[in-house]
Amino acid sequence: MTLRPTQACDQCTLRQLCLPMGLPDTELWQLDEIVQQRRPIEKGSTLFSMGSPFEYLYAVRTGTMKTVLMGDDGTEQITGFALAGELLGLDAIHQGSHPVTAIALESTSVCAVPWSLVEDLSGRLPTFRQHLMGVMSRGLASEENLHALLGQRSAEQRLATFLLSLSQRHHARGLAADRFILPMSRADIANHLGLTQETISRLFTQMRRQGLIELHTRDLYIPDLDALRTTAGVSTSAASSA
Amino acid sequence: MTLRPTQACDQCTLRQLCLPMGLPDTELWQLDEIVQQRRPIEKGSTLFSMGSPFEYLYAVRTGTMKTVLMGDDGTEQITGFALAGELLGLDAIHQGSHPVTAIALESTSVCAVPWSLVEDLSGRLPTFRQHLMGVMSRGLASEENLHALLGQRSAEQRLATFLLSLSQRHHARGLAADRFILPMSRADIANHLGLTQETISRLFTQMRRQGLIELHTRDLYIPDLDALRTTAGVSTSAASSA
DNA sequence: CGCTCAGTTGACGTATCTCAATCTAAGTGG
DNA sequence: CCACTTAGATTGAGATACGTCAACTGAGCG
Repeated sequence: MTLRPTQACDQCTLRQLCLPMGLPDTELWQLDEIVQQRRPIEKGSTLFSMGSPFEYLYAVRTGTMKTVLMGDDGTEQITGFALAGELLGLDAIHQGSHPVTAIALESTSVCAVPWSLVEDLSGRLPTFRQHLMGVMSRGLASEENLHALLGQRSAEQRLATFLLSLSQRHHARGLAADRFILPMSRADIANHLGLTQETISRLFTQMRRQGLIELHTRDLYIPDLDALRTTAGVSTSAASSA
Repeated sequence: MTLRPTQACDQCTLRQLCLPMGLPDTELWQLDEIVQQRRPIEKGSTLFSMGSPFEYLYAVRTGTMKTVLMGDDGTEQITGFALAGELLGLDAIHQGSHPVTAIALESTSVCAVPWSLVEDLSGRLPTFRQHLMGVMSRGLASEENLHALLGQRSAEQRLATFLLSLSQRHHARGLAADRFILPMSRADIANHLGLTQETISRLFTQMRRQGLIELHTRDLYIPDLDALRTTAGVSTSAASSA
């Protein structure tokens, strides 16, 4: 047993995906020193709320979060899902407060990085800065893909694309691309894709009948990824998180 | 007549909106020295194409551009419109090539800033870096709003919100909020909002009959902005560009 | 073992799309 | 300066994908 906290960045399996990507070992300790390991956020509870001041960037360690934009009229839009290794809060830099609420879909642990530290490291370490800007740039490109998905695609194509996006992101984490658990409800998927719960449910049974997927509750298996890609409309580059 | 090019950043009316915002005068010349003023891009021609290498960040000086994401199957999605002072190319940093094609809606002039210069200035000037990250962050937040617009709102609400967004952006440039020219076609508006040309046309005549707008060809007048906000669904913070 | 909430399925309604026919504005060449 | 052309815009009639409302079912949990 070592005295080093098991959550240390240099031990983290997500290091290649997460904020410290590209940081030299000699600088990594600066993150380790200051990054706060919060106790897990319970399913359904919020990490930060829309309108709250922006102080930390968060990296998901384990679990899954959703980000929700609440409308004045009570409508809610799920703008994205954050898997392990993905960052939350980059959309808050501009106005200094979070434009969305972050809610845990399951028990989820995060690393909290003070924004002031990120700014400091950005000024001193070009590699770190480039990585950070790359992440933001990728976020912009992803949302453009999502825009095209919502604007041009049928319900079936949206759902297939969404499943492929999850598959791809799991694969990027070294997990199986064809078998994983959906951490979110049908209603969450529907909301995110601009559809209704009922439509998602109908599509799932239709896809089951076509042999495109096997799905028990939230346990998903995709026997033929290429077949799913075909129904998605050949969009290989699926949209990712926000 | 001065020998200084009239396009110099320190003379530019967009300085407070554009990339050099917050740059000290003592540093401004570094942009001026290197920024290329391109000859105007004619209506309908492209500034850069999807897939082309990312070398420059572009700032719109005059005119309007649209950014289009082309699908493998021939579908096109207009992801945003860039007005004077807005930046193009931030979504290309990550993958090193442009994910969208930029097309001029009218004769448009841009400033081309080498990305290497931007990176250099980002490393040396904290204020500049903060501004740049702020712009990207705002882009992320804007696209989240757009997501909610496409996912939750009716055709009428989408169009009203879109007009208010244009109005607001004109106002931010010191122009009239209630009277401006639509630089894009009905088909472009429709595509951007996930609707059809016919629906937009029908909504325009409906809004005309309700007295919400006056519109001759592309000449728009909004007699009562608050009324339009009401039909938009009280979303004061309208979505902006991409 | 029954409560509760997520998920499924059905019947029906409708906002928006599709197809197609004008109509209008802005050029363009004679 | 006026026919002619052409692309954009408007309008109508009919089709449909998806939503709404509502009942039912199954899974997890105390």
